[in-house]
Amino acid sequence: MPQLSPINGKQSIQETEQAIEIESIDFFVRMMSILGMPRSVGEIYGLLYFSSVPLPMDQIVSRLGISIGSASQGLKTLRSLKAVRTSYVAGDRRDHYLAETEFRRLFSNFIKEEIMPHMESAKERIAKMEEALPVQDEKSAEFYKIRIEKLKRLTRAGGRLLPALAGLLKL
Amino acid sequence: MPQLSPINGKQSIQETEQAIEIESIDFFVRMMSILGMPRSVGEIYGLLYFSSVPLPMDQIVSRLGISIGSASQGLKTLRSLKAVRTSYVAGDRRDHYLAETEFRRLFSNFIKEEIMPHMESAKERIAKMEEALPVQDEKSAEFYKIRIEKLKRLTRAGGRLLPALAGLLKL
DNA sequence: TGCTAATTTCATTTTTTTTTGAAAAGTTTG
DNA sequence: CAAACTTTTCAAAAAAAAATGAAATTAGCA
Repeated sequence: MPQLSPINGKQSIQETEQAIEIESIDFFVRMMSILGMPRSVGEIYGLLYFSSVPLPMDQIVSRLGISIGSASQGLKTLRSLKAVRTSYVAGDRRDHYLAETEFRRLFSNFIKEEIMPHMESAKERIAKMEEALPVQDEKSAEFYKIRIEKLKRLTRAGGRLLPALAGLLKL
Repeated sequence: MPQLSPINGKQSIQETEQAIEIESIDFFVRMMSILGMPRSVGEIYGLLYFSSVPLPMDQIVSRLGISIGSASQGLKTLRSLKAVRTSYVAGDRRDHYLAETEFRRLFSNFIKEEIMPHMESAKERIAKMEEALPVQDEKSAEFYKIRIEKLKRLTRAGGRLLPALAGLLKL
């Protein structure tokens, strides 16, 4: 049985690149969705992650088949997380985007921007519980105190641990 | 100016309990939503967290004003995370629910059940990228290899770090 | 076993989130 | 400074997620 001729037996460079791109997009769409980010954000990052050149927004739009509005908003989100940055390309007035690939930095940013603010407001809510507490009587007061104390430990631990986590990430 | 009579000046026990309950529900609704859990799950856990007695589902339903269906599904989710457990109450055929209050245990379960499966499928997706890779030529191959290597380090670090994290939680 | 209460399931409705598309705003350059 | 290009914004549409409510199932009890 004749085998395929070498020229067909080999994948073309384009096919390889496309295959990796698809997997990358898939990969980051899922990763981002764990972190509660919309699909488009994952798609954009996934595309840029395996791009050796910075891409302008209209390329992102056409390659991913998403709207200009989505791309603009997705890039805004990614910029705010410092997950992409713009790079200047001579003789082109468009912004060109590049993925930040140091996950440690990404991670640390994510914790600082997205998680820590919640920890702060959690502390405020615990304080409100304590305000309500003092007038409470006898043994049920004891029960509440213990539960509140556990919450305080949780937020304290979270506040210390989460920022430290990025440092542990030896990638 | 006459001060309020002691009996009115003091908050009633009920008021205190209600105030704490409201804050608790608020607290856990937000916490759970960070973890991507629906509102109802946070509400139920928040209610149970400050309950000194195990509550049957119909009490949860009436206190939170949610539907029976929501409560059932929410409890199912919480059971699967081992965030609540049932306790037998003599002479009552209803299941009574109790919150697991050891956050370290909760956290470790969450990572095992909700996060680790994603890490596994991430590894599979990286493997697919590598399959696509070998036929790739020269310097762009090098670029891809480096990027893939970074992803591998990320998943490896995640796989080690996340389970270890619960152990770090000294609450 | 049959009756009843308790719970689960799931199709439908409601709510929330995300995407779209087009108008507005902003930029660059001839 | 105006024309062309790029990007942002935001109201409306679409899609996704969650809650409801009622029917189906399960489990306890007489």
